[in-house]
This record gives sequence, structure tokens and C-alpha cells, in this order.
Amino acid sequence: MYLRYLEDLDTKGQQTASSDELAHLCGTTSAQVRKDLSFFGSFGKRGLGYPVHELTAHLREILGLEREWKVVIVGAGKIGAALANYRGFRQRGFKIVGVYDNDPNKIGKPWGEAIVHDMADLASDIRREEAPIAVLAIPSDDAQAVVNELVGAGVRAILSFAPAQITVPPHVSLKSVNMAIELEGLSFALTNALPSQGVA
Amino acid sequence: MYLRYLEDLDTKGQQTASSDELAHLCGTTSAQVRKDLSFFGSFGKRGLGYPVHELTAHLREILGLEREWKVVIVGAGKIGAALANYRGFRQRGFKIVGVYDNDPNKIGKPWGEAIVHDMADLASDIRREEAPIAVLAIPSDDAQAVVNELVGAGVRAILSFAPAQITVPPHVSLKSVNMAIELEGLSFALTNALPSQGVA
DNA sequence: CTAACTTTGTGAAGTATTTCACAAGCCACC
DNA sequence: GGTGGCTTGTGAAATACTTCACAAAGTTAG
Repeated sequence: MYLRYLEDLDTKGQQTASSDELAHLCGTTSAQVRKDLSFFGSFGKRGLGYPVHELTAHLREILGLEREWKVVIVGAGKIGAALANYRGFRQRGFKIVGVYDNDPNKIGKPWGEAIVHDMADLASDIRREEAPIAVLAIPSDDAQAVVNELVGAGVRAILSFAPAQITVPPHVSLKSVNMAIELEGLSFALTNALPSQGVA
Repeated sequence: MYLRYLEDLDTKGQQTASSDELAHLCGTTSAQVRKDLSFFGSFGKRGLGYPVHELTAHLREILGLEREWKVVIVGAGKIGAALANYRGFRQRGFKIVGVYDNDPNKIGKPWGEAIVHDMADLASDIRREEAPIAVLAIPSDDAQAVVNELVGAGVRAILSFAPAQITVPPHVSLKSVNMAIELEGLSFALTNALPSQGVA
């Protein structure tokens, strides 16, 4: 998140930013900003703040964004489409190298800039392309089976939009986004009228 | 998450579940399960575990899922389409009462089961429908302005997919899902080869 | 060069969360 | 009805995270 705002500031030509300024932008506190950044090093200048451009470069390196990551999208449905369309991915160095589905009506047809491939080729393609990241946008029933296949083929990180609990071996990273659960969280907040501060 | 798995177990006809069983399903520990549930009450029977069906009912009530929530979707793009299509919402008591966009080419056209409305009518419609939940699926530039409009019209909870920082007054709940940041988190994990356990 | 002012980096204090560990309760079987 | 085997609920301990507060270091103005 810091990176996002620092890039904004950099685009605007701002030279330095104080922890207090970053904190306000990100909805946190200056102490938090300083602690977070100090975990990775000592980037600021006392009395002046953090050098915006330099810090963005540092953060990009820390996050591993200086290289290009190959990404496969599994599932050519609406969510898959939204992801493939999303300009932000390529901008940030994530290159979509393939879209896969098991629906015969979709396979072979054009889809955005790409063509939908047969899921049967998924494993071998991944092995050849060495794509370490996969985005899962399929119904939850098949999710674990597909994940197992992906892991077997060498995928090392998975972003899942399937509303299902998935397990992966320890060397594989998994992030799961479950929209229904997010909405239920809002339902809880509304029901119990928690005085939840809204900055997220 | 507990609710999700308890519903599964309930469908399978399982009568009771121990904290240990729930923990394994959800990728946490039995102590965590017991502490979490004990916050809301004492639902289990010692020696036996938690009554599956009864506990699902309790959790649904706690989460405020026994009623129907009206939801408006703002932004008739790919993400909006994916959300409107997603069967899980209605199943869980979230009723989509309107889809809005400001693109003249989309307004008035059918879109799934609904028709795309003009964003200009958003505020008055929300006031009339008393829809307290809005899902934001629009570009980030307009996000804060639309949010302000929504809040002004009485929306009390927002789920945002716009990759932007948004602020809302304290009485409004906000959840933000940012797919680019999720992917960057995976990039970080891969780059630094954290031995991150993958259960999420 | 000095003095006044800013802002970082970081131990220490303060909170919050998670884990431990065990008494108390419940069931089943004899 | 008593005994043994489970499992909850929960204080206490351990761990993690956030905030405080201030010395150190840099900047600016005169």
C-alpha cells in the first residue's frame, strides 16, 4: 500500500514524504509507517522524510516487482475475464501467459488478447512456461483438484477466487479472496452496529 | 468460515463437530476455535463437541444472515458482471436490487436478470429502496466521489473492488479487495521464499 | 556557526491475540 | 451408579503487534 501511494507522489514529482504524510494517505499512524519500513532498512533522512523515488525503488525490489512474473488464469468465466482485462496486472509486471477452461464451447475461442486453452494442457504448459503464479477463478467443487494439479506442475503461488477452503503444501503460497465472506463481514458489522472505523 | 464448513457438515448429516475437527477444516487450532466461539456464547457440549445444525443457526444469527440485505452494484463492467452472476450472494440472503453505470452505451440495456440504471439515479434509488449495502466495481479515479454519494444517500456498508484507498465516516463499514496488492503479496512471498504455510 | 525546528529510528510500554493446560462436565459402558 | 475416556470453556502464560516518547541527526534561517 505504501508503494501505491509513493508511486502517486512520485508521479506528481514530490521529492520526499514524511512518515506522517504517508500515514495519513494510508490511513495509519506515523509510528506504524516508520516501524514497517524500518523492518527492511533505514530509508529516511531525519528532519526531511523519505526520498519518494528511491523508496519506491526499494519497495519494488523488496516485493520482487523488478522482474516479470508469468501468470496463468484458470477459469474463463466472468471473474477470469475481469482479471484478464485488468490493466493493473501487466502494469505491475504480471504477464498473463494463458487462460484455461474445460468448457468445450470456450476452448479455442478468442478471449481478450488471448485464446482459451484446454485445461487438459494446463500442467504441461505450466511446466514448459515455468509459470509460478496461477489465478484460480473456477467453481469451488473443482478447486482443490485443480490446485493439486497446479502444484504438481510446479506452480508456487496461487490466488484463488473460489469460495472454498484449499490446502497447499508449505512451499506454495496461497491467497484466497472470498467475496461472500466479505459481504457477510459487512452484514455482521451492520447487524451489530460496531463503531467500526471505515478506513481499509 | 466456521459457518461455511458447518453448513457442509450439516448437509452431510453430521450431528456434532469437535473444535479439533473444525480447526482442521479451517486450517487453525482447536483452542482458537473454542476461543472464537466462546466470545459469542457457550455452544458446545463437553465430551461431545458442537451441535452442527444448532451452531450454524447461531452463527447465521450472529452474522445477521437471517434477514435479507439489499445490495446495489455500482459499475457494470466485468467485475460487476461476475458479482451479479455469482449465485452465492442470493443464496446467502444478499439480494441485488440494482446495477448502475454512467456509460450511456450500457444504461437501459439488459444485463443478467437486471437492467443497467443510470448512475444519476443512484442516490435517489438508494434512498427509496433503503439499500444499506453497495458493491463498488468501478475505476479507482471515481471511487471516492461515488463513495461520498453513496454515503450521502444512506449506504451503511461498502465492498470495494476499486484499487484505491477510500475513506468513509465512522458509521459506515468498508471492506476493500485489491487484486493487484494480493498478487504483489504473492510476489513478495516468492521472492523472499518465506516458508509460508499455505492454508488461507 | 549557531540556534530553532523537523523528522527518523528504536527501545520500552502498552494492547491485543494466540496458545497452553487443566478443571469441570458429559457420555457410554459396565 | 460409578468409572474411564472425551471435549469444552477459560484463566494464565506466551507471543505478537501497536503506540509512545525521545535521543540522534538532519535542515533551515540568520
